[in-house]
Amino acid sequence: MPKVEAKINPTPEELVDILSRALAAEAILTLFARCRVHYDGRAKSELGPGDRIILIKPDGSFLIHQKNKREPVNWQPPGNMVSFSIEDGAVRLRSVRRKPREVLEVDLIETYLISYFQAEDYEELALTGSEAEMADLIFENPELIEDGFRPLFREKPIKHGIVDILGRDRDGNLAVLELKRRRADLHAISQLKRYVDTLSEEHGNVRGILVAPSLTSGAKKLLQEEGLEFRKVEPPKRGKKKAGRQKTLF
Amino acid sequence: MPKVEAKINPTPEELVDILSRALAAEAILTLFARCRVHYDGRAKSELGPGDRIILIKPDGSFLIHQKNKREPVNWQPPGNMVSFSIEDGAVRLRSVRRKPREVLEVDLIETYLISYFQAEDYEELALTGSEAEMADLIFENPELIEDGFRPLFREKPIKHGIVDILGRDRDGNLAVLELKRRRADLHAISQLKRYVDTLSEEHGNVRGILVAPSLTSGAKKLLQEEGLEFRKVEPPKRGKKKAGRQKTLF
DNA sequence: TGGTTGATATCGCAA
DNA sequence: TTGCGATGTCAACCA
Repeated sequence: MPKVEAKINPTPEELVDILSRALAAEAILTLFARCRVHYDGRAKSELGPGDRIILIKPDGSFLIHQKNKREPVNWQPPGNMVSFSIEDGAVRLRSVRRKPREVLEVDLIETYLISYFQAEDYEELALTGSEAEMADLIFENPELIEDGFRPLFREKPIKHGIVDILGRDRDGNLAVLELKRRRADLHAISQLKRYVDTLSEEHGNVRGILVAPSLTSGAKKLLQEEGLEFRKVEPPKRGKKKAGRQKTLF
Repeated sequence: MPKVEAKINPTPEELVDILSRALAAEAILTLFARCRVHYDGRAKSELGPGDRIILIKPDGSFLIHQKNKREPVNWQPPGNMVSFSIEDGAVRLRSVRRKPREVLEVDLIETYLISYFQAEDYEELALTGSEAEMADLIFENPELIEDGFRPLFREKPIKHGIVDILGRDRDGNLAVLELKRRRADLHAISQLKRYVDTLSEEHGNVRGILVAPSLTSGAKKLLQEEGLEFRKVEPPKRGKKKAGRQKTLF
């Protein structure tokens, strides 16, 4: 079976043939088609006739993309059974998920292109600038929070939730840190307050410190009213040996 | 220009030709290719060589999909400038976003297929079972909350946030409703508590009522400790005139 | 443009 | 499996 196959304006027989082989092989299936879509599961939707791109991946992920937006208009997450049938001479694709029960059906009205791709890919994304790396940074440089701060626990489960960093300040007071890799909003303040409230029940004075590059206006107001604190920290972008790579390889 | 064009294993000249025409026309561009990906913006990432599917939409959305998962491994949201260049004889795709400044670069190592699709689509998704429809339901049937409940405001801005539904109970007490279309978690409780705390400052006794199909174990505990209440309500799936449609049209 | 929140969120991790 | 929280979240809506 070839790595790639593509057929423009396939006959029904060609469509079914390529469809069958692509699903049997662990290939990514791509269709350009005019279609209708029905979804019923956590919610329910209908999408009338129009041209879309349909992607079906080997893990069962099912994506239907319109010509705009980053997000698929309809989809199914990984782990689904994909099948097809012929209804009144037209092909219907069907993806069924168990738990929660969700059914996605695509009626192909006209298929402009069917193709598949047996993709080989052993690389994983290496990403830097995450909240986890902010935590690394603070454990390595606790003075970024304040002089004398000692981080003690990370991802520490407490009664109501899981605290990012739990430590003590120079006076021995408990301090809860909530880290945000981007501008912090009201939600972040409520989350931090929940941790402070929870820990205050058992321990006396507990400080709550939001660590983020910035705050929304509303978050700043609420933070001040709640007696919480803010430390400005940017998520670090760690070196990825990027410098020199082009020169080395080429 | 045809609605669909596809070329398997294009020569560099064919690749550039089709690429240029697809970008100039308002077509969706699809590539099957072995490639490297570099991203720098809100975060930063590197992805080594492997086979992926690349989608570039007319609105500038840029998706790079690996063979698994619903989510693209790298992407650019709508509203970007897409361009390409030749670097050491190989094509490099480039998508740049202003504010926040983000750059996505794809080095094509081997292109197995290039295709485009001039999709015509005038239909929008009709979805039911949303939180907004839960709110409709409660305004129509306030007794679902309790006898004598009177909803007064919807999406009502208060000092710290926006309340889903604000109303009064049979005794005239203020009651804040927070709606969740799915199982409610700790975040939902913190959000509701923020609203209750805020309103309690100015008004006396304020009830907080979480309206959702269910609660996580932790959410239930916290809800009880905070003196908040719970009403079990499922998001309604409204009729979509689905019954009879097929018979009517065909 | 910034603020706020919903989402069929998805995803990863831990108990 | 459930719970919990991050995400380059995205997208809608409003002031």
